Amino acid sequence: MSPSAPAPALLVADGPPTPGEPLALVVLARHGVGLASARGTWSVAGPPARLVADLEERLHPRWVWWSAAGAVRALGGDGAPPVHLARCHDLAAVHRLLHGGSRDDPAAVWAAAAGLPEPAAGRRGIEPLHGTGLLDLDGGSDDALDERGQLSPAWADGRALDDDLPPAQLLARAAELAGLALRAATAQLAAVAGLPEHRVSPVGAPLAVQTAQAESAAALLAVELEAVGLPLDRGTAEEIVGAAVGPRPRDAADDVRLRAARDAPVTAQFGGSALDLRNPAQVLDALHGLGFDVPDTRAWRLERLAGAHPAIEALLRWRKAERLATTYGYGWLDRHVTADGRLRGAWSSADAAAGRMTAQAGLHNLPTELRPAVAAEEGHVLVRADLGQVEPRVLATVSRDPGLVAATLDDDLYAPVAAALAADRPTAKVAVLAAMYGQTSGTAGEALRRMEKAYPTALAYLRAAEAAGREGRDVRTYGGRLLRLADAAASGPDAAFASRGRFARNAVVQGAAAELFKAWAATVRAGLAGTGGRIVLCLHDELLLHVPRDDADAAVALLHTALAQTAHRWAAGSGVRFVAEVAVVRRWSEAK
DNA sequence: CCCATGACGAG
DNA sequence: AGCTCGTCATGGGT
Repeated sequence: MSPSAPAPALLVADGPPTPGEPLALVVLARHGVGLASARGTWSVAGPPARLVADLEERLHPRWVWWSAAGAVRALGGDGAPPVHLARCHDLAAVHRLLHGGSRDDPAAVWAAAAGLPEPAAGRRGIEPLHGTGLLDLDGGSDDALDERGQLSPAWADGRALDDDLPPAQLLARAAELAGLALRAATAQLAAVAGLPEHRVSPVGAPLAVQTAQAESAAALLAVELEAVGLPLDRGTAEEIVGAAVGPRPRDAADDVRLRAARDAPVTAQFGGSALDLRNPAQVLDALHGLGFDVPDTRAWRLERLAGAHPAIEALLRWRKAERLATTYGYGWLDRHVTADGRLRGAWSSADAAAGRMTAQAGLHNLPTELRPAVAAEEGHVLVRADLGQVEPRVLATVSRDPGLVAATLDDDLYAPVAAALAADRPTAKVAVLAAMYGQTSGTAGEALRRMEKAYPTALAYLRAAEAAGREGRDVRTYGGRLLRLADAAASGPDAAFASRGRFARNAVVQGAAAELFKAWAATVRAGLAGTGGRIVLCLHDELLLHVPRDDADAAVALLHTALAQTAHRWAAGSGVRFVAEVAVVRRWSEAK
């Protein structure tokens, strides 16, 4: 624990390490780190952030950790790693890739890697049939693995590394846990490398191994995104909110008063009776009372009735303002924007459905009206990059449909598609989206039949996914992510089968697009290392960078070259072209 | 207090 | 219109 603790000389004693060699890391917030490589396990006492920074510089390892969030949090500081950590293997992220579902805690990860049955979920739970509850409760369990080979609960949830234990014991346990992490990573890598290869002409590692690395990088990026935050000009944001919903309420009573004042003119339009606009059932009744025979009160339905009665328009305007008053109002600013002008929320690197990134605090669904408030800080610019028509291009890659591949050579993919379908561009776009989303109603029927003729391979790929969904067979995305369709398929009405079919049809495209996007983001992140530039937002097909003004041109170039490199590996041999639109702006709203 | 539902913002 | 996510408000259960 002393600052003069020995540097981890053992690691280099056997000769120079290979850069990128796996090095498992378990962080003890106050005492040091546990490490494991192919050469053995160690523990090193000292400030963990400094030790990790030193090891990164000297060994350039591929860090193996149970989760980026856990490891980085334990390093302390402001939530960001102490230095740029270039490579990692995130056991939780790779576990989700291999096995799907939402479980990614160390107990589940270890069990899957060791080929054991999934352990009980028991969050903080005491397993009555196993061990002695008292010992488990205070973290005193000596053995990391129980008699069945499962990770002991106290080791899985961190109690075994509780700060109150003697430092020597903690360091020994950290090393042991690092050893288990390394074993789990080795097993995961073997499983990933063993997945069926889809790709025609490999560049670099097998595709699924690349996916595992990109997913790991994305998990670390998710931690960094939360630490960095999105630059948000609070003054502008308050102006926008104020213009929509009025001044900031002084207290709770004032809030109630302002609320009533917003509601009154709208309820008056409905005849002045007592009507709670926030209660959809009451609004529905009121609409029926006015003679509108609608099944619900959704905006897209009411918009068609606008003009028939002034109350409709008033209600829609009220709803829009109310969204800003509640979800994106003063309370939201107070909760999520800090004094340094950054909007922060927790990030997940992969949702449970198809593996897209998600974010809390409204980061993924900021209303367009608020985007002028997302602004570069002094001396900086925002660089916004958008993948163009990424889903159909991804469909071309994963299906290898020759016609669709050829269409990706055009900047506007829908132009050649329209020609192939002998239709106009809007019709072509609807047809492509309808095919990918599994549209069942509407007017895309004729266009879909022509799609079938023009792009039979792509349509067959989608149909196969839909069939798997309906029949409850698991499928994997192009990059190797397991889409679990078997669990939910036990029973249900016909509508449920159709719904699962549409989900699967879409997930093979959406999921593969997420994999490409994360590989791109990881390459961009690597390219920004050592500069003042940071990724500050990931939005499914869009990257937002915050960079010093003088680095703007380099950032633009980086975004393009990173996409070219990523596509060269990810879509190797396919002939598919990916395009990105890149703009340097001061405010997010200025792009596009 | 947890959970389902409706509604809506984004991609 | 088909897909996904997160968030808020309401109302029904425990």
